[in-house]
Amino acid sequence: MKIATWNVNSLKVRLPQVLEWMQANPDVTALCLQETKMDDPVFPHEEISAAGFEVAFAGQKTYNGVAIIARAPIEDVVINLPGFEDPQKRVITATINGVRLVGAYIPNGQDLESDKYQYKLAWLKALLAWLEAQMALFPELALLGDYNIAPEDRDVHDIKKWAGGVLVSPLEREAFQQMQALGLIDAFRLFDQPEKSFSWWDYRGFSFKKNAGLRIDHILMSPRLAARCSACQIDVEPRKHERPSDHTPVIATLD
DNA sequence: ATGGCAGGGCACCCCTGA
Repeated sequence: MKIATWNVNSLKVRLPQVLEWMQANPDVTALCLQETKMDDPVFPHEEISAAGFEVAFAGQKTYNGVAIIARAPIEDVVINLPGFEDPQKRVITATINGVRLVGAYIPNGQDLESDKYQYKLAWLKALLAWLEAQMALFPELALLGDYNIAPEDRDVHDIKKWAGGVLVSPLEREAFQQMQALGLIDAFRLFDQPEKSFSWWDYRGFSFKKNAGLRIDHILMSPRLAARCSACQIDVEPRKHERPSDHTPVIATLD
């Protein structure tokens, strides 16, 4: 089975591409989506069901919104981070084929002086507590999503351009390292990867063409799940599509 | 140094993203 994550930047616009991608990737058992930007009453669950998939979702108008599309039953769904009051819909946790999946859209933070950055740090702290609790219950767990963190300088096309801003700040990278300290493993770095591998490219300035991107979408795995992981790759194909999301999927293969 | 592009809201200009 494969598990994947994709920030679609509006499911309303990207639904046809998502369904097409699922058909083109029949081994993908579960796909975590971020930035659906759709409130629950207008979520296209009927179209997704009609295409033959299970779906779970938690959305809001205009911003954020997460979902899981799957080829197997989606069980024990939890929305958001229990104990962390948050009107923003950014997390959906569920069990699929016995694997606990945490799909997350970690806040962007805007800039280091912003209240949104403080929110990001508080949010990361709450996520860490949730991960620790879930890992104790589920030995096979993955955190998939748009982390809005480039964990290392090699995950940034031009570190000089991004230094001093969000996505690369020391406190955010520290939060990423704290996840690793819980035992979570970056599936992408388990394997040899091409240099300059990115999952996001700005719409502006021909960034994709120039491969001026960031690796901010990740799949972290518990040790037991990482032991089952035989591949992890970024699928750049959807980024070449007409009207693409600015993010592209990341896929992990589990034996 | 700044804005570039895209999506959504609710109305044409503003907010947010990364």
